[in-house]
Amino acid sequence: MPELPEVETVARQLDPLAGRQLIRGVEILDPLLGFSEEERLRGRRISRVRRIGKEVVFQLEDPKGKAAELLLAVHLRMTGRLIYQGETDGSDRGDKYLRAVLELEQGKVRFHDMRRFGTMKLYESEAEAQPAGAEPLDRGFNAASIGELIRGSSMEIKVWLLRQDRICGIGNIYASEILHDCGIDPFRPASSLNDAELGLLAASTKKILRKAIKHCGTTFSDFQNANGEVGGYQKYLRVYQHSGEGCRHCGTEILRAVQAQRSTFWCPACQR
DNA sequence: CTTTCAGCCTGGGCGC
DNA sequence: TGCGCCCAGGCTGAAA
Repeated sequence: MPELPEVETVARQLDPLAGRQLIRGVEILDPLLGFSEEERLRGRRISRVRRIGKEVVFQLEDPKGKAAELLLAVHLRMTGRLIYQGETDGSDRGDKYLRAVLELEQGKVRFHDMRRFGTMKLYESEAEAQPAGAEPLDRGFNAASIGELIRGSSMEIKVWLLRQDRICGIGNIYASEILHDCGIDPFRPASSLNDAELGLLAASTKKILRKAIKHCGTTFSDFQNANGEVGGYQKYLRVYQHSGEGCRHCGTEILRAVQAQRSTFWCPACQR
């Protein structure tokens, strides 16, 4: 489920629920997680929950206020969910996709992940948690900065948008949606975009991601937020999974193709 | 450096 | 019912 808007949604909903709570214990149910630092988490208080790149990060205070801050980062990959469960809710028995549980004072956070691609790890500092790629919702993200990141890349622009080491947070749904919004052909070499197009691309990136956050992300089958509810952005998708339908702008048939082993959806008339 | 591609894992959906 | 494909909001690492 996880692109930037979905991860942001989970973090925003988890923060008031789990924030300020003490971690009583951590249970790892799936050895494939490869996480064995439960003891370092026990007794720490969650100061806040937020998104960094595509990760949900629990910032943890030191119990005595002396040692350095610690950050627990969960990457949901394709099917991960973090769901807050209040004290009175049901048990975990019978949930075969439950991978880990954070036991808190008042309830628990369940890490549920059918395909088991998700990861859980610790960062020792704020700096270490920072992703390599630029944060697209930062004020400084604009035509000039995206142009600088792109410079010289002959990759197709849609494939380039998925590079987390350049821009973090955009995934396969929003890459197609962003390019449709700004009218840029997904097959164009990234370096072929002129300044005006870079400006449109930067603006559409912010616009689409912000709108998706406003609607709590996109749900097809897997995504659920921290309360086990679904997102609402799917009704605003213009091209993703709409191949064969008419473009909302011009009526031309939306096409699907494969780039870098991922589906791309676009309008061949609107996007040049 | 690039680009491609198999692989990680567990399904759902389709055609036969 | 079953089998064999293809598909899926991500990302890595090996190979060419």
